[in-house]
Amino acid sequence: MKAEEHCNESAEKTSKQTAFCKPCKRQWAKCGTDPAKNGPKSFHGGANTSEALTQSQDGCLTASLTSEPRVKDFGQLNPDEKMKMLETTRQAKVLVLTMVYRDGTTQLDPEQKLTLPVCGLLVLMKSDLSCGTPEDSLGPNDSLVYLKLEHTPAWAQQQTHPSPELFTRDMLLQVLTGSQLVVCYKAKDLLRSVLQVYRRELNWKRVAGCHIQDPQVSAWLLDPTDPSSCFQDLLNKHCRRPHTTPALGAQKVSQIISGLCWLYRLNMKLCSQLQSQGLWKLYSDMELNMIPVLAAMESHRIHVDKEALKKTSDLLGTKMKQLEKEAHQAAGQIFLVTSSTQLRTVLFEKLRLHERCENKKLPKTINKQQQSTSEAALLLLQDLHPLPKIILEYRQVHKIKSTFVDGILSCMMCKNYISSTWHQTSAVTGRISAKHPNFQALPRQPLQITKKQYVQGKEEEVVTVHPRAMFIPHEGWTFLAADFCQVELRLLAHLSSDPELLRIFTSPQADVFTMLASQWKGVREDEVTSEDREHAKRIVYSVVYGAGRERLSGILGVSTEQARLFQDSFLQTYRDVQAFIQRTIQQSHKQGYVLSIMGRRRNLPNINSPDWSIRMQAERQAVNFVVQGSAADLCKMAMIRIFNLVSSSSSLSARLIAQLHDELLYEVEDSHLEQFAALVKSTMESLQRIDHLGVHLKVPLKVAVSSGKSWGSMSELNIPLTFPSP
DNA sequence: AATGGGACGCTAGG
DNA sequence: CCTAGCGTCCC
Repeated sequence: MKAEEHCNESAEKTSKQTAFCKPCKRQWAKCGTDPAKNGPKSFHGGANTSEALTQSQDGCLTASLTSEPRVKDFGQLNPDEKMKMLETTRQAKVLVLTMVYRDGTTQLDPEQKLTLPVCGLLVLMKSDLSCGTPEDSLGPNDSLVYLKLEHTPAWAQQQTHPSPELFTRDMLLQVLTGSQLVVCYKAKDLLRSVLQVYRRELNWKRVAGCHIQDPQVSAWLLDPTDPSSCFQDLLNKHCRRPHTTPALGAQKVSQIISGLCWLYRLNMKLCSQLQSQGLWKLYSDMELNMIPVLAAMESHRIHVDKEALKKTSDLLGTKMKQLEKEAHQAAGQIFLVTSSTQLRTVLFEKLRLHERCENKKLPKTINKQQQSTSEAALLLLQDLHPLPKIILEYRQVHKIKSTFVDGILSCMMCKNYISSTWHQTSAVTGRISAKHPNFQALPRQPLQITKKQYVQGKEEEVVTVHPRAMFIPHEGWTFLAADFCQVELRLLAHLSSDPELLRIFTSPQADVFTMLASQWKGVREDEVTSEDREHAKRIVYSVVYGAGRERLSGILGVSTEQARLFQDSFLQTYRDVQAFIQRTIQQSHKQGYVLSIMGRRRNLPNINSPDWSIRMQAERQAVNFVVQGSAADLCKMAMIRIFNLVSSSSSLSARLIAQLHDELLYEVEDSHLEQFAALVKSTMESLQRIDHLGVHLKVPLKVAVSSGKSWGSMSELNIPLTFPSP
């Protein structure tokens, strides 16, 4: 390390200033306003005014923190002391961390607004592991350091020194990637913030190796059903800690420090439970490695064609007005088209359409057992009246506009890029989920809009609207998608060892669902219609998902009797699949939980419920979990493997954009495309065997790769086989 | 007289 | 089966 790199006098001074309670006066006139009166902010975060209002509070907490005798302010140390501090950090046995936000809260506080501006990081360094000291006080050899962590405004960044502070950066790296035990509640948020603040001077690859223990993750692994909300809840559940009340100033600081001590104890408690439940490997080898992967994903900016989105929004708005008018005409009255209640009144009380189709069973709403107006219901009614078709089209357009056009626009605010938030612990099955926007739910198929034109010459114009096409790679880069083909079905074959199902996947060429349809309908493969194939696909997944006949008939558009026949004949053809389902249910009854292929666990407290429907639901959850959870395991392992390969290579640069459960989307430099595609494909397919986790699938995995200059126009990529020639 | 939270309905994805 | 998200409706 070079000393001169760190000796930045002017940066020191600015940091000194912001550390105290001054900075808002000049820039922000409304400093005295009570921040509490200014209601909750939307997730899109800070308009300038909201930052101004919280500023005063922040300065005070920072001041209280750094004036607390036990806390050393890293920014205030001279270069010599900083070097010593780096050494102390290296020597420490345990580091316990929390971010401190500008509004005076920390990661240990209950409510967390999204994209909260961060101001620093408090580190508790423990030099011995003894728990002999009282639970919430420091040991004799423990010390506390405060690290400033703030976005430098763009205007200040351009002048003279581009970096916030390189010494602090290196201290952070020491803290985050050290070999000792590091504990942080919501570690992903910390990593993302660090990557954002040091966007220019810290490559995302640097956080790849870091292994930060996170009680939110461990608690979730122990019981994914528990809505593992905040730190306090976890303490109440796993430790016995007196309830704390919100405090201010010096008292608040003591509370934070004691919070860190408790965080350490909580972590130890959860770790020992993970070990005794056989979840340690999964935690350490998979879930902890996911944290830097997700942090890097969140810190990446995905470029979006904002202008095109705005145009589309207007277009869809016009289309909706047209359809609304048509709906009113067809109904013979004005009503709120978006309201299912009002639509129900029109369809079933005014028009009495249900009386004209007594041969078909119209679906009911789940909770109140009323006539449903869902897609399945409207499809059954569409030949009786023009209204259902109009509503169906209206709903399609409305969904696209509200969620995927306006919704994404509102995630962009003043920017022309987005970054989703990825959640590791919000799905019981072990899958990850995305928010703001939900990248995993963007429509796969484009929507055709016929635009009425009142221009002489042409009558109609057809426009296609495709939200995925709005996502554009950076200049000189390309999107690459890698899709695990039929993972869940392959896993079903593996889990059941059904010989017929296995055979389908061992013969490499053919289309799986075509083969399936031919096997099950008893016709030659070239006689399988596309309808048969589609049916086969839906039956398979309804079996996996445990859907009943009712649901299947709705999806398939056939009678429940027909759906039952389809399902039965499938289970007759693949006897061992049925055996697997029964085995799984039996096992869940016996032990009260089920396990995925990598040992992920789901407790099923209702599995022995006296209530039939509740018990049945738990049984479906059991079967579904084993398949869906195992697929999640594989996909997450793929993300980790590829992430580690890229970050330990000096030549690779591809970045993960999104995970769509069985598909990974990357942004790759144009010139690296083919090489990276081959690497991704072979890495993913190699997951058939994961020795250290005891995974050895009886079926091969197949990965399809495609690429494109927008997410809406991806085309299949042919990768030469990567077998080394003998 | 608003208004914000919760229940419900629907639908995009897997 | 399990997500997120948008929309009513009612208290």
